[in-house]
Amino acid sequence: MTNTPATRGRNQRGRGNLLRDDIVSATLRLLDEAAEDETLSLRAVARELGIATTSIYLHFPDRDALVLAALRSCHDDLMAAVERAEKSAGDPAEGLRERTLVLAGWAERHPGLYKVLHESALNRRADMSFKLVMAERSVAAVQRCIDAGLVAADEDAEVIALDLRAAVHGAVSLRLNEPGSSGSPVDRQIDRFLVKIVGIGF
Amino acid sequence: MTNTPATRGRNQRGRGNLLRDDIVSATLRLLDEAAEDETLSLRAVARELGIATTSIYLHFPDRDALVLAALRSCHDDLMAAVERAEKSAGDPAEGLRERTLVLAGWAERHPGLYKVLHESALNRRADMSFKLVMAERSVAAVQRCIDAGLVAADEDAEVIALDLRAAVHGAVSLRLNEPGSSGSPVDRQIDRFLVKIVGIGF
DNA sequence: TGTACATCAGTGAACGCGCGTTCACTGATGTAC
DNA sequence: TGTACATCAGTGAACGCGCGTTCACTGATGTAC
Repeated sequence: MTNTPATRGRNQRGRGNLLRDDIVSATLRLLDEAAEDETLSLRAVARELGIATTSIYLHFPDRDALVLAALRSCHDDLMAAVERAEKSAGDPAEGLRERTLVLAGWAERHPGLYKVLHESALNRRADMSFKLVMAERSVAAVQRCIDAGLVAADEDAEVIALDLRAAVHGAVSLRLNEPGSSGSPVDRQIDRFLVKIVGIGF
Repeated sequence: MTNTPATRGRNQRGRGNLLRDDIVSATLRLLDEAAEDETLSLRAVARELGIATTSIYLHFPDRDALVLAALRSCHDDLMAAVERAEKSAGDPAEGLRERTLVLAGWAERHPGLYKVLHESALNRRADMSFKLVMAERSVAAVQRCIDAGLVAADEDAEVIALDLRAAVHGAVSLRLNEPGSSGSPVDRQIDRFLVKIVGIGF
C-alpha cells in the first residue's frame, strides 16, 4: 500500500531523527486520507510504519504535537511552492494568478490535508498562527499588482486580498466537501475571480 | 445549562414522538457546540435529556440516521427563513441580497451547525442531497435579477450563482475556522461580492 | 363491569472495540579508563 | 587492547476511558370479550 518496508530495524546511533521524519510523512498520508484531525490515531501511524505505538513518544510529547508538526511542515512546503510559482511569472498580475492556481491545484491533489489545515477542529484547539504568513504574502502580491499599475487602487490591497482569499477558499472548499456540485473547473473560476474581484485584465 | 428538566416521565400513549423531537433538538444543540459530527455521541445526547441511551434507538436506527435527521431539519428551517427574507424584499436584487445576508447571519449565529452541514465528513459518507435545493433556489434568484434587467446577462445565472455561493461560503468559512483573521464585517464583504461578482449596482 | 391480553414507551446491564498514555524493560553501540 | 558503563533507539504489556449497539426486561395504558 505504501512505501514502508515490512520490517524495519533500529536506526543507527545519531540517526534517531530518521524515524521522526517517517512518522511525520505517515501522519500526513493518513491525515490526507482521513480529512479529519480527530480521527487520526497514534496507533494507526505506528501500524503504517510497523513500529510500536510508544516509539512515537520518543519524538512527540502527545498526539496534538505530532499533528501540528506535520501540518506545519506541509504548510511550509506548500508556501514555498506558491512563492516559487509567483517568482517565475512575468509580471505581478501573472504572479498573483500563478500563486493562486498553485494553491488551488495543491488543494485538489490533497483534499484531506487542505481540510485539516483550514477546516479542522485543531484551528480552535491549537496555535496555528504559522498560517498567517501565507495571508500576508498574498496581500503583498496584490500590492505589487497595484504598484505596477496593473490593478486600480480603488481599494486597499488588504481588502482585495481578503476578498480573493475568501472566494478561492470557498471555491476549493465547496469542491472538496460536495464533489460534483461545482460545474466548471476551478482554474476557470479563479480567473473570473481575478478579473471581477481584483480587477486584473488579461 | 439547557431547558431540560432533571427528571422526565414517560410520555403518554401516542405521544412517543415528543421524545423524538427532543432528541433532535438536543442533537442540534450538541452539534452546534461540537462543530463536528464525528464527536457527537448518542450517550451525550441521552445525558443531555436525562434518558437512557437506548431510548434513542426507539426513534432512529443508528447514529448517522439521527445526525442526518437533525441536519435535514435545521437545513429546511434555514431555507424557509432565507426564502421568507427574499420574498419580503422590494425587487429581485434586494431579494438576492436579503437571502444572502440571512444565510451568512445564520452561519455566524450557528457556526457549529454550519460547519457540520457543509464541512463535516458526513458529506462524504451519507446522502446529503437535500442540500441541493438551496443551490437551485439561489440560481433562480440570480435569474430573476437578470430577467428584471437589474443584472447584465453577460453570463449564465448558474455561473454567477456558483461564483457568489463560493465567495460567500469562503467568507463565512474563514470566519468560522479562523476567528479574528477576517477584518471587515461579513455584511460589507457580501455587498462587495454582490457588486463585483453579480454586477448589482446599489 | 371485570379481567386477560396486547401494545406502547422506555430502561439497565453487558458486549467488544480502539483509543492515548504510562511504565518498566531490552539490547546494540559508543566512550572512558 | 580489554572492559565497565552510559547512552541511544526502540519495545510490549497494561491502565482506564467512552463509545455504538444488543438484549432481555418493566410497567403503565388501552382494548376485546
